[in-house]
Amino acid sequence: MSGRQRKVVCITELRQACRTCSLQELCLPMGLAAEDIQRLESIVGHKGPLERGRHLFREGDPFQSIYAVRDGALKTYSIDADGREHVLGFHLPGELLGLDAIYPRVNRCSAVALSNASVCVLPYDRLSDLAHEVSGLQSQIFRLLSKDLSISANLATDHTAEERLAGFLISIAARSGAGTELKLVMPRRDIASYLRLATETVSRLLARFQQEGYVEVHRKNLQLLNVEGLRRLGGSFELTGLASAIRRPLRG
Amino acid sequence: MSGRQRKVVCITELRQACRTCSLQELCLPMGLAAEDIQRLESIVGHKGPLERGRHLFREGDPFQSIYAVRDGALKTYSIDADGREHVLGFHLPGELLGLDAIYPRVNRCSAVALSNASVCVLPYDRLSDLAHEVSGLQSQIFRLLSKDLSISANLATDHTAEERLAGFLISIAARSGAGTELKLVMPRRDIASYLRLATETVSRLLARFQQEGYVEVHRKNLQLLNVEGLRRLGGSFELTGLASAIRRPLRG
DNA sequence: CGAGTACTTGACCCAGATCAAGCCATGTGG
DNA sequence: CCACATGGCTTGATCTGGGTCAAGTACTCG
Repeated sequence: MSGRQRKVVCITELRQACRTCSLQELCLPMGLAAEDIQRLESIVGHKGPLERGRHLFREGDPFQSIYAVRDGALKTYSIDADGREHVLGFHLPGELLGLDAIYPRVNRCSAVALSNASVCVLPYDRLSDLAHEVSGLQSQIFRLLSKDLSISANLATDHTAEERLAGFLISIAARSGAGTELKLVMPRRDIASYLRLATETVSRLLARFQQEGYVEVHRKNLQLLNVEGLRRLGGSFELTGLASAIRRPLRG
Repeated sequence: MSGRQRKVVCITELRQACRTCSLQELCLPMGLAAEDIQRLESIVGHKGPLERGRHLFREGDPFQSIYAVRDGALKTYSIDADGREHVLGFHLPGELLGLDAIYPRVNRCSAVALSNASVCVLPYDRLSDLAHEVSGLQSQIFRLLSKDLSISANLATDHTAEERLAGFLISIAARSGAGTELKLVMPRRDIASYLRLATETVSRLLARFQQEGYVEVHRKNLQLLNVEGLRRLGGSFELTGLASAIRRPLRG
């Protein structure tokens, strides 16, 4: 609503956001030539600041744009027939939202800010047109869609609560790129919903992980003390979509 | 290996396969002009017959092509660190396989024929090039990736065994497009793995569904007696990726 | 027709859900 | 600056859906 016109720097800042995280190759403008980035800049809009609790879009909205997080964090969720909320994903700086709406042309989930956030707005039709002309962009969109597919498929497999939570912590650490010290912006309830656990289970497991020396938790502040150990606990439960990326040391 | 050259009719036959199912809009060549279909034909290969139990590709293979099922059925699966198999999906005529390998450029799963099958081979680089030129093709690939994303995200949400199985039956019926009478080509063990249930649970539930008049099962043959009821049991658990498609009567 | 494999059915068990207090940080008004 | 409300978080006690183990049964194919 408010600052929808500061276009020139949006993609550039987005790249900046990607650089701070260890998974740079997941960034939309990754690998594009300077002039192509310029063209991408020319079609994107900017939205923000979006304060905590505000919605970026809602389930049922007609699909027009996908979004890239520049700053802050958002979650996507849907409400099922019984009125229960299911958290579908957390979106940190550099990551995309709204890809699952391309097919049905209607948003299948809602997106809300977990902290004050700002996003790039990528009008789908224009992005799609541009992807025709800029080869690297098309490939990158294919790759990003494909990546989300891997994550989601893995999330769908059968794992214990311990594996889920350990994998989740590793994933958040890798994606936030802040080394071993990180802030859990999302409440326990949302983590639980995302991992399909009860809030109490998340709480108990965090307590156990702490007791066993894997982490130090205090409220939203979390310090990883034994990343290798957590990774072992996580087993085959991976949420980054790229085994190799997570295998290299954090703070890459 | 064997008949890899009969190109001319492959895509055309693929469309045929799509027509027999009620979800035509999911077909790759959907909506393309005749001349574009011709161009698509020119890059695709053909592979088959692939007999039951034979692999189309294996986890770890370098990624080169995606595939479209022309005839028969396949499943994709991966083996986790503990050697346990996880079924990731079933692929019926008209559907694509291998999309999740685009990002990592390595196949993250294996694909095996559940019955004698034949597939179209779509070399990714060439497909990607062609998608630049043919606007409808790029969009369709975006849409298909997006659809798989929705399915996978939904599969990842939290549902009871009853909901899962009911949703699965509805989905298979809609996709195989054979009305209410259908054949479960995959063994119970695979259905169970896909839905993250024990084989015994699938067996018990099918018995219960029969007892309660929803279906008539005999081994691999299944007859849906009360589709509306099953849909109600399935609740919000949907595996077609498009609510509206499944809501319209089968045998569309 | 015998061996192997897929499926079914029953008995028991457990990871994690649910229910129920209590706790602790932050905010708000007096 | 304190009382006290509010909502997120933790911890304990109990319950249960569906997993596991075990023992058949019935196709299928050589």
